[in-house]
Amino acid sequence: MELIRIYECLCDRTRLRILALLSDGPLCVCHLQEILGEPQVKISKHLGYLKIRGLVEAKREGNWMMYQLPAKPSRELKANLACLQDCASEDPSFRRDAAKLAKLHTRLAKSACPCAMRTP
Amino acid sequence: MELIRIYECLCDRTRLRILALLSDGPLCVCHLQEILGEPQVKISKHLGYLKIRGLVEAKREGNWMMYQLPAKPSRELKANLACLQDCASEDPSFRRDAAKLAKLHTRLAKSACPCAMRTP
DNA sequence: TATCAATATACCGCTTGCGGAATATACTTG
DNA sequence: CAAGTATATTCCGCAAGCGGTATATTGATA
Repeated sequence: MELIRIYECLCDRTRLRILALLSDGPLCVCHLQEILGEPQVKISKHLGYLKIRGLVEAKREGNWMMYQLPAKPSRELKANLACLQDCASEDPSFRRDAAKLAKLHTRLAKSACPCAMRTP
Repeated sequence: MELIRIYECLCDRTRLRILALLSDGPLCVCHLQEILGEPQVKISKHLGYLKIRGLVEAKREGNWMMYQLPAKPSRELKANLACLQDCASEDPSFRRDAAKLAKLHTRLAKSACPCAMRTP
């Protein structure tokens, strides 16, 4: 039952925040770190957890690792991510993260990090 | 963040099965036990877990404890239960449980258990 | 090649969750 | 009140998750 795997990923606050941010587009670890205000090791470990369970995909771009939601999510995953987005859009703490992300993007044009080159 | 509490409840197989069954109407412990084929203590403990976190409500009826989904679920809970139902309807193992429940109901007319008196 | 930046991994201690066995509780019925 | 039925709780051992510190890896660059 793949559903369980999905819910296991969703029952940690940091992972929820990561997934909510990624639904807006790919991000590198250091920007997740900056937005979430959490130590690098914590972010990295949660990303590893998500990756093993297929909730995110990673590809290296030079020094940076870019993380994104799966290109071809299963039906269950798609449904649950949509549900999460729906819930997150009403929640102040998720909205704060989203606002930080938006600010980051306006500032990112000058950066060398591939996050800057995304198409929002 | 109440969302976490919800997902904590959803990341166990037995609890998922219970919730999926309850979305079809209230049930007593012994019938959950019968349908799921799990020992009483296991069912009861998971129901306790769900109850503490507000995913189910319980009321006693004579010897039986009737469990049901919350009468007034939060927005988040409603969304996630709907999502679960959607996923469960496609999953063979959940459908087996649902089939057992249906059979149980046709048989239940003679029983004294209040499950028999539900309005499906 | 030495160094640096970005990220991942190993290890540790702590907490939580899970299943099972045994026991307790609550209600019903004789 | 005694016995039975349905359910809950306690205790135990084990596995998994989490956060932090320290360290390793990988690729870029001087």
